[in-house]
Amino acid sequence: MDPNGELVERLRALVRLVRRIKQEGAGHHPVLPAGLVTTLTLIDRSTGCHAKELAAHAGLDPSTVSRAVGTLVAHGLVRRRADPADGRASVLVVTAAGHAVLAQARGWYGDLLSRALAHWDPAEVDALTAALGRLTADVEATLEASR
Amino acid sequence: MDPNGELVERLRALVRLVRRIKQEGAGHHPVLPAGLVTTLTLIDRSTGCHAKELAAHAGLDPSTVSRAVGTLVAHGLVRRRADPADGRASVLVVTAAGHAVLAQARGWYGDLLSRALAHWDPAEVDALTAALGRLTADVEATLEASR
DNA sequence: ATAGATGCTTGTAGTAAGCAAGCATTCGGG
DNA sequence: CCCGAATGCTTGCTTACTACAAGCATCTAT
Repeated sequence: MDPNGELVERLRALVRLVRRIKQEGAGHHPVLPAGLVTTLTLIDRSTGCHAKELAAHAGLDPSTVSRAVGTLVAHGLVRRRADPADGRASVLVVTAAGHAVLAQARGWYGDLLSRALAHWDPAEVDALTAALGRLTADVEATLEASR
Repeated sequence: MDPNGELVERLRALVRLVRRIKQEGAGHHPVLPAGLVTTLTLIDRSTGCHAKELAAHAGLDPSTVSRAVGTLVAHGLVRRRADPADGRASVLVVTAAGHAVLAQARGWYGDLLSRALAHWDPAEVDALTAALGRLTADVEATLEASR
């Protein structure tokens, strides 16, 4: 049988789990529609970025990003500043409130993970992190190549 | 800084990637609304199961499972048989057509993964698979405990 | 025999996502 | 310099997936 079938099954289980975590977490920091934390994190990570870059990096449609950013702006977590070099584009910056929400979310997810990994050897965590990075990179490359 | 932050970031990237794969794959086997492959796999894995068990195993609401199964039945991929021991419940069985779709989907995802992991040491794949299993199990347990 | 529990379905609603179309701005020839 | 094409973003519409609440049919225990 397919030797990778097991891995696929684990990945499926992981996706299910992530969905449940997201749902559970939504109750604990109800400030934010939950799914936007990812977008907010991306904006924070590359400060002063354009929506276009967000879409490219996340693999999302520009329209989806546009709406997500709009919601974040409406919540006061992100500010749109006019790009002096291009009148069509906006530069996105996380506000203080946005950083607070980010810290809160990071805390919640971090706590959960810390407790879950309490009896893991740090080296094992690192190994898993590295392997996941390699996996996504390789799959991404394969996906690109086969298109 | 949080030592697990890196892992969280990798998991986020993985989830994004999975979404893209699902989207890409939807074009290649357009027979099935894509998201139902997971449910179909679960039914196949525990042949002759009740919807209740599916919901419990997937961590989904019974109503969600009910609709998913309904769609699968409408597509002729699953058959509902009356449970002789309980008139309220139905026993779910994957049909021949369902098995065909499953094989097709497994082939597509399997191919992608095989190509991506082409230059991985099988032991590394096994290690990743094991680590992922452990991770989901531990996080799941933590989630249960903290509720 | 009846009251409560259980298994499933249906009604309703919210989030996330894509495609197509449109608007405003910028850029590249003539 | 000006006009057509490209670009960055937004909006309208649709689809998928999910949960919660309510309801119906059946089972179980007293």
